Amino acid sequence: MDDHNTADPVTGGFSTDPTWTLHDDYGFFGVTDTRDSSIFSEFGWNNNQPPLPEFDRIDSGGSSDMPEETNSTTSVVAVQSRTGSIEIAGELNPLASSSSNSDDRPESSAASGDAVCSGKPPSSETGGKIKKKGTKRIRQQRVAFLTKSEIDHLEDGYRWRKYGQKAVKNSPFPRSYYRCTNSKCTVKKRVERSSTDPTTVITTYEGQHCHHTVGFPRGLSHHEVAYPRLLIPSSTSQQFSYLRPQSLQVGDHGVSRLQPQVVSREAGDHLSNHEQPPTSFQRSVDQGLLGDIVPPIMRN
DNA sequence: CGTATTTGACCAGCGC
DNA sequence: GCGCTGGTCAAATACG
Repeated sequence: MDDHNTADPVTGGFSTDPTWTLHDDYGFFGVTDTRDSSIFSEFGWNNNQPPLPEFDRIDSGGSSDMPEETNSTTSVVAVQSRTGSIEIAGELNPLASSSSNSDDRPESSAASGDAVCSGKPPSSETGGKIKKKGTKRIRQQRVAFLTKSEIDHLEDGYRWRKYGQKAVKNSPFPRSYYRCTNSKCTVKKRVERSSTDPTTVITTYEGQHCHHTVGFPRGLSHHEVAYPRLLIPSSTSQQFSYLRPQSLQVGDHGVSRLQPQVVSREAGDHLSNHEQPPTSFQRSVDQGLLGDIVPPIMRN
């Protein structure tokens, strides 16, 4: 909890406002179209405000340099709390947030992210089919992204294995469950479409990676390892300068595969720093999606 | 043939 | 206690 090292895993270090202090293990980062208030209302928010008084503030920073023809003003909505107990913010589905009480939190550092890769297989959490009765399901920190995209499974630099799919109540779209293919990594993610806005993909990450991305070779900072950049390969995402539409491919299973030029090496194969200076495109990739769209005021 | 996905079944938590 | 729902498992299936 208090051992998040230098970069806050919730914000990925985006919050640089000295008045902000993040020390909880839940967080929410939503990337959405601020003109679409249905995103907020879906989570029980009214007038772009969360219903929870414990939230110190919501920042909705718009990016003004987006081309108008994209017809989408992408903004970052960050919910942060100093209370140390964000509940709903880390839970996209308000109906399911009640279980995220203090009893449900792991007391050990397992939730801090640094001990996520303990070598235990993911099934050990619940014991697989032979689940121990009375053992509570441990939830790790979660970060959610709302992404305008036509493609459900957005490439984020890690490899994921789908292990389940469920129909979601009050939603025509199923929810897919993915697990990191790294055997020592317990990070999971859920992917679903917003029932109110089918063009919005809700991606929820749970846990933190303890390894580098597969597709992104450079040495990543702590928070980048924890929460990889989210690449949006949809047509509406051309607003992001680092995306190269001509390199866009769609995988056999509907999984988007974005292949910027800098992507070619396996995890752990670090590029040397003395290679050619980064182009603006490369710089943007290094910063990741959030780094690209988070207003400068929210980051250094 | 190895790996990834699909899908029905099972389990846990929660509300009534 | 019961039903509902979310989350997970694992056998079957598909794919390269």
